[in-house]
Amino acid sequence: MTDRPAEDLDYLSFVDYAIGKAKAELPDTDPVAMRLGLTLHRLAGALVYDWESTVHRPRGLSWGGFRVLFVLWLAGPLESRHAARLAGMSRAAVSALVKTLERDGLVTRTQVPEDRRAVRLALTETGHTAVTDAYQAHNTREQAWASSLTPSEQTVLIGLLEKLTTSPAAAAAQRLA
Amino acid sequence: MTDRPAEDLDYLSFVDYAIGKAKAELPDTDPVAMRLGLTLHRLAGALVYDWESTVHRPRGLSWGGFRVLFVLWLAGPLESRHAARLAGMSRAAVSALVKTLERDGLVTRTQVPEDRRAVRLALTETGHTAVTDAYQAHNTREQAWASSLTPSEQTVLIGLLEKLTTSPAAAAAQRLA
DNA sequence: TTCTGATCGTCAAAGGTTTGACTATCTCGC
DNA sequence: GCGAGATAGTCAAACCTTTGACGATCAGAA
Repeated sequence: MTDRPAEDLDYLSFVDYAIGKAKAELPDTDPVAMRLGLTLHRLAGALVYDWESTVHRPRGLSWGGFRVLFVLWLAGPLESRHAARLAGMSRAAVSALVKTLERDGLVTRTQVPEDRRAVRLALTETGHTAVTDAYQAHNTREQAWASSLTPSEQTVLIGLLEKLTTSPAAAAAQRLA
Repeated sequence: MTDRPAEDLDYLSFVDYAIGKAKAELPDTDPVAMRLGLTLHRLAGALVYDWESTVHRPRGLSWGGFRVLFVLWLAGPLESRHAARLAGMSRAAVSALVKTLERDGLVTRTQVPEDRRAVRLALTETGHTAVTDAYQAHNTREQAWASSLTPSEQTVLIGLLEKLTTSPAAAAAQRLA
């Protein structure tokens, strides 16, 4: 074998090449787990890149900013810490993002009477319009991706992803706990 | 219905709640595509967070730094632009990360004789040791996640992810093209 | 009541990533 | 040859995110 096709690899064919090479270097490597990790990570990266570049940036929203608007839209007015938990980011990140969102008139911050440490975040009318418009386009992109699978394939895929999400490994990875 | 359980949601139950709410607000929403997008994104985030916090940060590597070492390990010495393409990041990101990796003695940069614009990146002995050690632990975590699924479930999941990865939607999202 | 420990939001610091600009270099058609 | 356009790597700017620290506030036990 020629042993030097490495230069011509693209991101796709790299997965196959990498698995073979890793197995040779580290015989204990689990190739199936490796393929699962690589493929899942690569696909998610492509999804976020697609969403952000085609939907959110053109509307003046960062990916993080959209996520905050999204949880406020669907889970009603929320205290900052709850928004952070639902959006999967740190409290500090929410604090920073809301500064911009408030300046742009998309979100309001009001004190919570029962707890003077807490701040209640809510969408403004403008914010509501912005997030519904953005999510409509976002969901259109999600449909474009999902349409590559048959309905039953979609069901199976969701089931397997949710099984991983609720697995012991996921529980051990207490994200931003 | 009480209509106000939103405060008590966690990142998991939020998906169900969000889909119901979105369908009510935007009837055109495709709930299956929405669930697929949310679940996939959430799972990938948990995976990366797990890898980075348990494997790479403790070894003094950033997630980006590991990805560069990883492609250099498996695809041999590479010119910078090839490393960027395989690692799924911009040339500028590779340039910045290599600055640190070179300082730490993990990577060398040498001029390419045939093209004086290009730089060839290669692992040092120390870098090789570092990446094999890190990937061994990384793959152990991948196995922990994958072990929640049966072998046939793993095969099905990989097949569906690869089908999405090679779909027309993926081709349209020319990541960092 | 008061004190101790926990929690809330924010800030500063550090680091990572992208885009766009820039210089140096290469390639290809004339 | 040579000149126009493409390409490689780097830099600066902007932005996002995390961690750790902080002051303010709350909750519960003594």
